[in-house]
Amino acid sequence: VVKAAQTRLYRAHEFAELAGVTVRTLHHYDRLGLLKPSHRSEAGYRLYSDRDLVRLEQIVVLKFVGLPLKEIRDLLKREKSALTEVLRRQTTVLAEKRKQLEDAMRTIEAARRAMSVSEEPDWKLFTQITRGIAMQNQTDWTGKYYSEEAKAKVGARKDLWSPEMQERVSREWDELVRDIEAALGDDPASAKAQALAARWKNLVEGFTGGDPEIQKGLNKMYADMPNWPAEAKRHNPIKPEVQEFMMKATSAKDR
Amino acid sequence: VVKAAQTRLYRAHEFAELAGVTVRTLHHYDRLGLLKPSHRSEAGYRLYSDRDLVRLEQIVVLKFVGLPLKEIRDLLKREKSALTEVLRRQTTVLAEKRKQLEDAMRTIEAARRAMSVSEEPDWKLFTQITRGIAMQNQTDWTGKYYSEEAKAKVGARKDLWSPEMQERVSREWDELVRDIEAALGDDPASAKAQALAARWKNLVEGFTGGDPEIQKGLNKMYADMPNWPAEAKRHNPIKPEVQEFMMKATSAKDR
DNA sequence: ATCACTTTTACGCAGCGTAACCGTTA
DNA sequence: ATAACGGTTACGCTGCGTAAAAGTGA
Repeated sequence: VVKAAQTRLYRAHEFAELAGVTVRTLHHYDRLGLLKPSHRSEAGYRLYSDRDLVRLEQIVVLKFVGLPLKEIRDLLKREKSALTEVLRRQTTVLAEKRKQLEDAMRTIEAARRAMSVSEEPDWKLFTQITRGIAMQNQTDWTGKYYSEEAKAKVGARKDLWSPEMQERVSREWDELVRDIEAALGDDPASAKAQALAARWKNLVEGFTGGDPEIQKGLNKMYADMPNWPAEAKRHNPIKPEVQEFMMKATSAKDR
Repeated sequence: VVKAAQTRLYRAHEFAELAGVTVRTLHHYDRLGLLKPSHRSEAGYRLYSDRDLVRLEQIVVLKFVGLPLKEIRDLLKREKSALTEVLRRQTTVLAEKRKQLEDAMRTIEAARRAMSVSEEPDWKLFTQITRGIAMQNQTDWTGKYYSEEAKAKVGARKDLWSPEMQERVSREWDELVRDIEAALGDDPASAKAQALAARWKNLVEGFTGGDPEIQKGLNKMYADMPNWPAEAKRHNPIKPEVQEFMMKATSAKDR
């Protein structure tokens, strides 16, 4: 049956097997106009040729690298290789997806480690980690506060931030805020307040990397706090009093 | 409006903002029975409480780590933490997805590098890479040829196989087969044939890792070639003559 | 007459986006 | 009375899986 004829025609089932797909898939591609059988029998049966097989293989590869069928169709229409360009774009798309996945994995990792140590009811701790995630998605709405230059820099730094770090930093902020709240009655110029201010400065620089462009954006952002999205407000643990106290402490040092 | 009351009720829009989701999402979760608003207004408006917010946040986190909504619902029903267990499973699920992604990325990489060097019409080369992918998916149907032990070993070795390696090995096989076909008329005992046999042995061992269990499975597989799936046959570049010639060459050496 | 294969039609799944149409009014 | 939200269908999208009903015959 497997003759080396040039123009052999295959029926759906056989053809599907050849390419390692299902008959249903062939139907689907037919309706999408992605791969139409080059012939039909009198009874209406789909008949595929070797040329069709070549095309189907191309489709399969492109699908494997994650391209949507519509795009594959368009790509195969424009004979000339837009291929190279599409492949490059696809690489970045895949990279983004991978980052998403890795963030999710590290989130789980952090949660599991936290849960194995603590005796918290699992949930509280796990939910706490939400915050880290929320801060991570901040890149959207915070955009308007940063200059183009600062945005690029923030983006670059973001890649260095593993969820573990985020979690640690988040915890340090929590602790610091608690300590500050306990010291709100103290003299902003006191040694204790100055120590707190130093920790504060430290954490801020952990984010800005000491870059003044980023710092400017951050200032603008906090000045506009009333207009933050509700979610961000809820997750921001820093109350106005705390912020004010830190400002006083900082200026007290400058005297 | 933002009073610090204990039992504040939120309407859909506001509540959605609080949690960073859309109103439509709330509707969706309601219909799924995933998150039902704890109250309704006279007019039928959904009214959410702070307790609902806690639950919604849990949902959001679990969704972030890739759990399907149905599973989240079940998980939240069984109060007691099946959480730990689910998280562990999810880790492996995510790892698999990541592997998929990376395979796709490396496939693209290989294709792009190949295309930048060669002057082939892009497509041919790219399609060629299909083969590597096909071989990669071989784990399914080849299963029946291997013993349980061998399967485990093959699985372990598979993780070490990057698409780059696959591509290289695939190319070496191609070259070897071409060389053998050109030498089919020679004496299997000749030095040339023996050199070819050595290259053959080398490549086979590259796959088996020298493990006799794997080798046995491989033998069984090739003995049953007539029953391979059509796709595998098409992608297997080794014609019977070639195989036979190699067998002769190998036994000639043993004399 | 049977078996194996083919066809078309159409609902299902995941997770919402996006109208469309209509009632409420924090 | 209008603007601005809220409600409830319900179709769209991705990529097929999975019957269902009915015709073919490589």
